[in-house]
Order: sequence, then structure tokens, then C-alpha cells
Amino acid sequence: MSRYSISDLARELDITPRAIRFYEEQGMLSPERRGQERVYGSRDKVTLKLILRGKRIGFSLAECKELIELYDPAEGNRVQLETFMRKIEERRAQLDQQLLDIEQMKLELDTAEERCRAAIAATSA
Amino acid sequence: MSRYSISDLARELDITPRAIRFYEEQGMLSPERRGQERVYGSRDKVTLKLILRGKRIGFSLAECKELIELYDPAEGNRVQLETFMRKIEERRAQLDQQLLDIEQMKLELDTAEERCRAAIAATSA
DNA sequence: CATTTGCTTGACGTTAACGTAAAGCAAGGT
DNA sequence: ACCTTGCTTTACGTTAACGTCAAGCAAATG
Repeated sequence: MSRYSISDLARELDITPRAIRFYEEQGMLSPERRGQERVYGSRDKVTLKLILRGKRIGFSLAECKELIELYDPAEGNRVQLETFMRKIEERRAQLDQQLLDIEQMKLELDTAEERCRAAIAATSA
Repeated sequence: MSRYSISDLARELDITPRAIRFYEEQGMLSPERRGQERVYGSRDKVTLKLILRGKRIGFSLAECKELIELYDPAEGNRVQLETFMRKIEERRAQLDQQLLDIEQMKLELDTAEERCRAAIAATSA
């Protein structure tokens, strides 16, 4: 079992200790303590990676928190589970929309690049 | 040539007039005026759609502005054009990373959904 | 003519996601 | 014994992206 200090994780994941403490404040992490120091395990690391990935695709921290809770099978009754399923479907739809957006964006980058090439060619002529 | 009022566009694109004026304030739009009223054309609409798409995939407004400028072939010298090309490549790399992130996220939604199904099945047993 | 409707420009308020500075404990080196 | 290093908490500051009044013009409508 691997253990990390807060600055270990900060270095490895390229974020600040402040950010990590902030995520804890928001209830997304709850590391152990040795005295007053925080000690993180591999599960915490996974959670942090989930947060960072969520952020990269444009989710707010609140949304990232939901994703973490989805990952965490928090003992729920039937109604809650069905609510979860709906949330999962919403996410999936959102992700599919983002895939479309990205494809579209890439096409536009293609044409922008093409115009650049043309302009450079015109310059050297 | 189609012309729109600010609230026309707001309704159609499902944003507020305030947001549209804000984008103009940030130099991303420059609609014509009829008297003191703003009059938007189809090009403005395209720009707005670009902004919204950019936002959906997690770009800041500043980044969206860059994307618009890429789309707009702003007469540049050779060095500027090469700078543009580099930016385009950066974007492309970022988009590819986002594609990976989204695929990964979808896989995790799969397993989350699976656990939900299992839990519901266990409930009804 | 008075009023409503839709636009305008300011200006201040708000939320998210941290940054940053202050002040202090606790372990290890010299 | 002292100093540095790394952690801690508390608290106020900051930026982005608008929201939310407030006050006013201008055309249309009763």
C-alpha cells in the first residue's frame, strides 16, 4: 500500500497543495491523518485523477464530485439507484455532445490550417 | 442576408442578451448598429455558435476568442502565420487529450451503471 | 398623450476555484 | 539551543463570466 504526503501528490499530479486541500474542503477527499498531517493512499490518488480528468473535459468541481459519487457505490435504495442511472445517462449524452463538438472543432482547425498554408505559399511567391 | 436583433439571437441560441453584449465587450463580436440598436448578421451567429461550442468542450472565453481569430484569416506576415500554425497544433493536441478523457470517462460510467444494475437486481431478490 | 415594450449603457453583485499571506506546530540537522 | 523545512489552519484576495438592478431613449399601441 502506497502512502503519499500532500506535496508528493501535488508534484506528481502537477497541482498545488492548496488545490488538494480545497478538494478535501469540498468533501471530495478524506485522507487519513498521522498527527495533524494528511496521509494519502492510492484510492485518494485515483479520486484526484478523476477530478483532473473531469476538469480537462470542462466539468465543474460540483460535477466532478457527482462523478466520484457515481464511482463510489454509496449504498442506496432503489429510488436513489434509479436517480443515479438517470444521471449516468445525462453524463453519457453530455459526453457524446462533446465528442461531436470536438470533431467539429477539429474540422475547423483543418480549414484554418489550410488557409494558413495558402497564405504562407502566397507570401513566398 | 438574414438580420437578427439581440433577443432573436438570445432566444435561438438559448443564452441571455447580457451574455451576448459581454462577448462583444470582450471583442469577440462587432455587430452593426441601426441607430443605437445592435443588428446581427449570419456571420455573428456563426461566431456565437463557435463560442458556445468552445464553452461546451471546456474552453475559456479567452481561448474561444483565439479560436475565432484562427477562423478569421487576419492578414498576417509569415512569422504570425507560423505562430498560428503552432496554436492550431496545440489545440489539436488538447482536443485529442479530451477525446481520450471522454472515452475513459465513458468506460467508468459503464462500470458505474453495471454496479447500479447489480444493486437493483439484489434489491428485488 | 400616456404607456408599454424592447433596446441601450452603466455600475455593482455573485459564484467558482483556487492564490496568497499570516501565524504556528513538530521533526530533523548543526 | 537554534534554525530550517514541511506541514497545518484561518482568512482575505482574485479572476472569469456573467447576473442584476437602475435609468433612460425610441417606436408602437391603446
